Amino acid sequence: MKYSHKLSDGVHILAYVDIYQDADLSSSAIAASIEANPSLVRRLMAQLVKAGLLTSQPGAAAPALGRPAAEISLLDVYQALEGNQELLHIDEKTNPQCIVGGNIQASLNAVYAQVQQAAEAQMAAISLQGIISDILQREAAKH
Amino acid sequence: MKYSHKLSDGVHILAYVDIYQDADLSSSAIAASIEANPSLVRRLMAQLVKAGLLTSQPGAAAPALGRPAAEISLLDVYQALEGNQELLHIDEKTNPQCIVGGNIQASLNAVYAQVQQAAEAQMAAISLQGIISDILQREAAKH
DNA sequence: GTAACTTGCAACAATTATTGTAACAGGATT
DNA sequence: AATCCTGTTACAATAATTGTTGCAAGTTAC
Repeated sequence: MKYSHKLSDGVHILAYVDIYQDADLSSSAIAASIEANPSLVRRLMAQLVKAGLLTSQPGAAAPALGRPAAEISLLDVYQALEGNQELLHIDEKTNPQCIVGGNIQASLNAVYAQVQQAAEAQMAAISLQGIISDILQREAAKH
Repeated sequence: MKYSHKLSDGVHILAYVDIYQDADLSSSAIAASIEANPSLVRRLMAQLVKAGLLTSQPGAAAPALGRPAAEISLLDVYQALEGNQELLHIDEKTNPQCIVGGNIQASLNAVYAQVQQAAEAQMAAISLQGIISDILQREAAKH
């Protein structure tokens, strides 16, 4: 398959909205920064709005963060965009008549849940504000 | 894309080799348990052999664990099969002339590395032996 | 109030990483 | 010698992604 960039692009959108809040915030302006197309941006924005991380107005290019960047975690963005998507994937087609095939799905489910939880705990510890600060710092260091 | 089952199938193979060590261990017998094809099994086994987690002999159906199951972690299997594959993916095509597009890749790289590390630490804490024991326990509970 | 822009949404094509299939050289076993 | 196996390769099929296009409906400015 193609690897998903949704999380990266979602963070990109939120950071863009915050940093360029007084400039053009149309989906095509944001798309130009992501080097993607406006439709993809609008698709992602719709999910972010649904999750309360972003507000928007139909017809007007006026998106804004749904709450302060310090109160948005990477986990929030992840769950908004890939919420039903686990990091590791069970093989759901194994032979139930075999000791291994008949039980490994349950075993791995438990194990993968632990890994997922560890990853999500780390994501929860990272805030959008932290990422934005890092971006601005890197930009400042260029000059 | 299609989601990768390599890790699940790799664990499946190793558990199968350990549990059925006195039975038929040909790639087609294992493939029947995974409900996959022998070629895929051989491909994965080749990578496991390369990583030292499995031994095998060309021409003879006699694979065996490369070291005791207690000394093989989920992380070992993960690195053997998806070692160059991160869990989260940067969007590598962003506009370098934008403050966000020009810096977010580096920022997210650092952040994703933290998440990866948290997940891998959890994987390191899970042993193949633990998974095998769990499989056998679930099987015993059926009767 | 109309023209020019926007969002929100949906359908379909293109892309890309995966797994499936088939073939074959060479080793092992009987 | 016959049969089965592994290891490897090439190519097809599958599946999830992003790209593209189109359009109804909201917004803004003149």
